[in-house]
Amino acid sequence: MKKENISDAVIRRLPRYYRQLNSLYGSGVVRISSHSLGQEMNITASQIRQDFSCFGEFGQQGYGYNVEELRTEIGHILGVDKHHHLIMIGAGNLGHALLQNFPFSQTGFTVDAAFDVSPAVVGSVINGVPVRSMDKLDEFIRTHTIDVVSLTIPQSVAQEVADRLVSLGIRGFWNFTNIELSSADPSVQFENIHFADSLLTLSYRIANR
Amino acid sequence: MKKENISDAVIRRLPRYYRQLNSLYGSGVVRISSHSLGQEMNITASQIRQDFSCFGEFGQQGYGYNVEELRTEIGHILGVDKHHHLIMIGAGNLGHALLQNFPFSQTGFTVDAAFDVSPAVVGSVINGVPVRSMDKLDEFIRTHTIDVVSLTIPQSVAQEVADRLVSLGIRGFWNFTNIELSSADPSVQFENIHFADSLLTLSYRIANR
DNA sequence: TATAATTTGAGAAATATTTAACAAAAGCTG
DNA sequence: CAGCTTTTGTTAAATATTTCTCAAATTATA
Repeated sequence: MKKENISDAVIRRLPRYYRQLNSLYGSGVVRISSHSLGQEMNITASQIRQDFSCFGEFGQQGYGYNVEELRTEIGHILGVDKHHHLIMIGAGNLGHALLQNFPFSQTGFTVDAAFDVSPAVVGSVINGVPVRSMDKLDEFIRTHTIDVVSLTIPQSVAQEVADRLVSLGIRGFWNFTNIELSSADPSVQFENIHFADSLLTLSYRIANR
Repeated sequence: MKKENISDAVIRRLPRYYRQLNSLYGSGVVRISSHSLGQEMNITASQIRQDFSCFGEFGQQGYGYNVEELRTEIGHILGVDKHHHLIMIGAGNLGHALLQNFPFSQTGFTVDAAFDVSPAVVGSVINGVPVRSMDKLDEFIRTHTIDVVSLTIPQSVAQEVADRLVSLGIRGFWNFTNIELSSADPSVQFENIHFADSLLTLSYRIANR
């Protein structure tokens, strides 16, 4: 039964399903049952069926799921086919690493530009993406449709830069700074990658396993 | 009441408490109640008290929590005072970025070495950390006590390298490759940073907010 | 084609997590 | 210092999430 409100737990599992289905599709697997998918992913078949049923009926009794079709459906749910546009704020080490290694296009994103304050990088082109001065940010956003901004900048300026971007109309933030950003506008979405939090949970687990 | 089994949900919140308490401590705040901490962090006071009570009784009725003491306690729970040793496998863009920017020491970690296959980086020193050849990995691990290995290497070799490390006795993995690693040994801990999964959940949310 | 085996989607049951409520202890006020 | 306020830790209630169960649909088999 298609649901109205999807829980965060379900949404966080979708990308993993998508990865697994891509892999199966790449291996030429045509159909799969929730049972065998569950075995491969080490989760219960029940959970898989429950998760998928939030979005529709993608399977067939006695057959299972068509891998290509399911992959397309989940990709569609995640918006991989939406052709989102992203700009990167901060072209330091981490921004550089993302531009060089991250498969933006496979994830449905185009990186239109990077911005930085350092004259050392402004004017350079990293993996096809031009690095511009932060002075040109406002004008760029006004003249382009940008869905998401990635923040790979120092913590100290993160909230201030985020506020500036929100006021320019940005509603999606991919935040790599280790602080909680916030906005009065509830339509603004923050997705955080907190490296330190992640390492600390590992630190806890190796001490308490 | 001190608990035996702590849920993952609780553990994942601990680093954020730790961050907030560090910030409060840095600002000279001496005491705080679960209510005001909750307001600052946008979570309920009930949840905070419930979370802390898994590990002991750190507060005082009518007073609240002493910031410095609570910070120390949570740091201790997370193992920040354990002086963990880490080696980095893969000294490419991302590994480089981590070595340059990530506050390992504040998190209780020392990076003893980085390893890479590329002769272009082997022999160099990044932010005080020497980059060695992967050929020297086995010997290094046998002669040093290593708690955690970070994996910033191509997906294609990740599981194979992880297997090799597990057989050498490594039990903690900070995994930056976008695949699920696994080990037959349940004492091996994998902590994943899946960039693509993270961006895809953001992609979903900006389309469905 | 008849029968057995497979498999989904949905509702029910079981777990887990979060929030509310409150007695007990401590601080604050005049 | 007496009474009022604050605040914790814990138990109970409310929500949320996961797992179980099974009828119904489909496929596979003989």
